[in-house]
Parts: sequence; structure tokens; C-alpha cells
Amino acid sequence: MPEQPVTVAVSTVIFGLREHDGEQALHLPLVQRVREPHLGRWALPGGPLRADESLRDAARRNLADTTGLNPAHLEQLYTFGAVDRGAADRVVSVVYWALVRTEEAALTRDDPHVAWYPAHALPPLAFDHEEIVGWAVKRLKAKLEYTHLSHALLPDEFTLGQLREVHEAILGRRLDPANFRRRVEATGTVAPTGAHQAGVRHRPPALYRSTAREELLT
Amino acid sequence: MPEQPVTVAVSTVIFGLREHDGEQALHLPLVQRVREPHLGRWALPGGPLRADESLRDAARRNLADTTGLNPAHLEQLYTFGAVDRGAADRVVSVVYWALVRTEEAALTRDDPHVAWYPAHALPPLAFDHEEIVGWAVKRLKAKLEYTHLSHALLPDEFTLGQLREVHEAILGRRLDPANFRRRVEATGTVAPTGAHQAGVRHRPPALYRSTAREELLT
DNA sequence: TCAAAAGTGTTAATCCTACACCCATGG
DNA sequence: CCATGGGTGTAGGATTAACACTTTTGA
Repeated sequence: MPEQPVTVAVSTVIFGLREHDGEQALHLPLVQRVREPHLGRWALPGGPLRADESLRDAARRNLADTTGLNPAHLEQLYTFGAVDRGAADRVVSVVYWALVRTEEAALTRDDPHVAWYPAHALPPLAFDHEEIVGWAVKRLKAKLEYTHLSHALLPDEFTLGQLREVHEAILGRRLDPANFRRRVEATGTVAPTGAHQAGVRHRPPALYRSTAREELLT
Repeated sequence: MPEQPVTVAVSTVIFGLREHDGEQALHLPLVQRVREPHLGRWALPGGPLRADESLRDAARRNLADTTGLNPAHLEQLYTFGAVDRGAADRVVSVVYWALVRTEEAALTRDDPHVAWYPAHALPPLAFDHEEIVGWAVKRLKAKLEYTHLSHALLPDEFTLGQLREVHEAILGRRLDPANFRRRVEATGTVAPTGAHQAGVRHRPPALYRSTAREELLT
């Protein structure tokens, strides 16, 4: 062997909404490592890139393999390639991040090595994965403000109150319901279905559907 | 050989300002390919990643090797890894983008295979490099508006008129000098040196220096 | 004295934020 | 009939955009 080869791996930070302390909170599924290094630690789902698949396909495949999830949004985050990142050989990691809808996030894989954790209460992670999650959260927050990504965390039909809760969970602060409503309506990316959500102990909120098609950026 | 190996390459989109049609315009240095595939075509400077260097170091090294330039700003753009991108074997390309100061951009390397081209009048490029340049320009435009990256294209001391010209060249539209001045001053990222630029046939403009230290994002 | 860009002032339009208030439902 | 969130209205402040006007220099 003439030279030490560089291998390419793909990992994914997956975001979904789940209940935590009575409120919707951002969660992510982690997998427990079954071999060294960092055996037993929790880590981002990932694996080596195969020669016959694109980076994006690799991310999607191994997201499905390890967690059984199907993302509503998938986007490249960053590529990490410092010489020593804690692994044995030289690995360049291409990291993607994904959003899954609440129905998906509710699915629990029948696998003791996969578990959802709140984004703000993670266990110690393998490698430099904590830093990576930090970047992903930062990017998600930033993109919330100028895209319609939040729709990808909700079911097909949702109320503006639910949409607001998503934003509040991610941004970590309360938003004025009146102003939030106007801002969203002004973008023209949601349309009322005409139906209303019944069974709530207050005025029945209108249901909306996302009209935003796939993004522009990165 | 058990499996076709995936190789990692690093390329860089380098931006600098140069005169074009009597105005400052965004330019970038390209290298002419000296081997197949795409022999003779112009391409982004780049080369394989070595096992003992980080991605960022690789970008910096091969920017220096091929063009002799030293960037004032260097940032990762995106990683391209479709299965067939036009090369013979499977290559994953990590692309960086860089900004060089006007002094650097003025340097012409004594090499017939390196030349500066206006960003809006590029020759046909090898591989998918045209698309990559497009992304880089888009990112540069976006970051102009919420960072102080434009300082990295100018010399140490500059007038607000020059800074405005940089923005105009990149955004492709005129900006109101009065409002531009106020906006920049409000950010607090420039400080007057006290000196003025002499020799101009109008009121001598004050010279400023950037006080913004390294960035926050990406 | 003129042209040309520097630099200051002003105003109207727009956007953002906070908050008051009525509506419709289940308990 | 009350608590709760849905939904509408509105007033004040902050930000932005457009443009008039004065300043200072070299030619």
C-alpha cells in the first residue's frame, strides 16, 4: 500500500419534535456505538460512503438503516476533516442534517441502541459529535428565520399555533401569537385548508397546509 | 484491490477585485489543466488531500502552490460527491472559497497557465466548476449583507467610497453613498485612521481601518 | 469657477413590537 | 359562565430609502 488512504464517512444530525416536560421540544435520535473506539457511547447515525452512491444518497440510506426514519428535509451541513478527530485512521466526515415530521419522530425503533434525546439535554457523545450538533442547531435556528423549514417538522395539516410552538421550541423564546400569524401569512407559504381542528376547549383553530416547495439555498 | 477507493480532493474559488471596463469588478484566478480529462480547459485551483493535512490546510497549501496567493479569508463552501462528476474515478471534492486583498489580486504569477477572469465573463470551465462558482458568488453576496467580509478584499486602509464600490461590484447595483456610510458606521466595524486620501480632484476622503476580527459563522 | 465625490440633514414610507380586545369552544 | 387559545385592530417606535444640500479639493 503506497500511502495511508483517506476514507469518507457520512453522518446525519436528525431533528424531530417530541414532548418533554409537557412541551414540544427539539429532539434527536442517537445510536449507541457497538465497537471501538468509543464503544457504548452515543453517536450520530453514520457510516462509510460506498463507491456507487452519492453523498446525499449515503446520508439517506444510513439514516433509514440505523433509525428507520424518512426525512422531510435533508441538507448538507459541513465537512469535517481535521487530521486527528479521535478515530483510528484518517476519516473525512461529511455531515448532513435532516428534519422529520412529528409522525416519524413518534416512531420508536425496536432497537435498544437507538434512542431520542432532547437537543438541550444530550448524553456525552462520541468523537466531536457534540460540537457538530451545536453547529446544526445554530444553522437550524438561522434558517428558521428566512426559510419555511419549520413546516417539515409538522404533519401535513397544522394550525398556526402549532407552527408557532415549533419556532418557540427551536428559538427558545416566546413569540407574540398575533405578530407571528401576520408574519407567516405575509410570506404566502401557507394556505388554509378550510377545515378546523375540533375537540379543543377553545375556539377551533383553522388548519393550514404548506404551499412552499423545495428550497433555494444550500 | 478489494474495492474502488474514493479519493478526496480540495478546490478553492478565489475572489479578488480587479479593473474591468474602467470599474472594479470581481475576478477569480483559474488554472489551465495540463492533463486529461478536460486537458486545456480552465479550472478551479485544486488537488488531492494529503493524509497528514487538514482540509483547510490543504485548501491553503494548494492555493499557494498554484497561484502564489495568500488569502485574507478562507471558508468552506460545500462538498460535492455525485457518483459521476466527469472525472475518471470516484472523487469527493471539498470546495473552499477565499478572498484576497487588492494587492494580492494585482500580482500576476509568472505562469501562462494561471489567469484572472471576471466573475461575470468566465471561459468554459472543466467538470462542474461553473456551477460551483455560481454557488460561491451567491454565498458571497449573501454574506456581504450580514458580515464584514468585504474588508478582506481591500487594503489595510480604505475609504468608504472604496468599500461601497466593493459592495456595488458584488451586488451588481448602485448604493446610495449617504445611506451606505451611515449603515457601515453604525456597525462599528470600521474606525477612521485620522488620515485622508490626498491627490484626488475632490474633497479628500477619510481613511478607515477595519476593526472587525474573525467571524462567527460557518 | 467648475466638476466630482465627501459628508450631513431631512422627510416619508415601511416594518416591527407590544398590547388591547373580541370570538368560539369545552368543561 | 369561565378559562383558554384563536384571531383582529391599532398606536408608537425603529429602520430604511430617497434625495436636497453644503464642503473641499484638483484642474
